[in-house]
Amino acid sequence: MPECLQSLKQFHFNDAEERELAAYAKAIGHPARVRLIRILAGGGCLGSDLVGQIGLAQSTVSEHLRVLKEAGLVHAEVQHPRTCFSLKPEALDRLQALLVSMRAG
Amino acid sequence: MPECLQSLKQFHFNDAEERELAAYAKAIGHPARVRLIRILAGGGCLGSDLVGQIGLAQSTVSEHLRVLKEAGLVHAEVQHPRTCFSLKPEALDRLQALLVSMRAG
DNA sequence: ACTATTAATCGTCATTTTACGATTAACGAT
DNA sequence: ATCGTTAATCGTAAAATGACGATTAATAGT
Repeated sequence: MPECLQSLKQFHFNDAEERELAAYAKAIGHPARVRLIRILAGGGCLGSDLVGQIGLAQSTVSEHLRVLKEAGLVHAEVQHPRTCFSLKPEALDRLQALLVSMRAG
Repeated sequence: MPECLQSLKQFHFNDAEERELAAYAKAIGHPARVRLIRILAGGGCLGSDLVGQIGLAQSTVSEHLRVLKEAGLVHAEVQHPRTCFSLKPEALDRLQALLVSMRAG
């Protein structure tokens, strides 16, 4: 029994929170999506100028935005024929809080 | 031109940092790995008791640990026949800093 | 030398992700 | 009614991921 093996206290696992954190992290886990978030964090919302800034096909950017939306990190407001995307700061707040609580436990 | 479309200032993209953040996030982007981190955050290191706590096959847990190691989030110290895993807090610090700077830009 | 223990690796399979071009849908403007 | 514009969706292909059982490697103990 190596001394590094601690007494293994009972962890109060919170499945829901763990999955929540994992989902956020997974959504951010792609360079293109990090860049999208960074652009959106730079202020309000914008249309498909995102496509130009990312350097991927329009359909691909749309898919990345879909992932971010689905994760609740980004909000889309249709304003024909454009769509205005914006960051949801409360989601990032939540993510950061989850990260902190993961460390503290 | 919708009023939500801002003046699109120049972003100083930092490819390296964006990829760094994405890599950390991707590594955390799975519930099993979140749980592993949470366990490891609870103190020092431990052997394959992790397997019991996760509820997945030993090989699968080993693979998740490999991902975490590769991302630099976890350190493994071989101590035959066991291996002691431990969290690398500086990596989490870095991740949190990257998250903050992503929002601020 | 043999045995037991433990983590890593291998081979495999199913699923998911990423990416693209092409197409479609939705609507404002003409 | 038609034309442009823009985002979403479809179809598809390649790659990555997640999971498992089986095997291997490494070494302490007997």
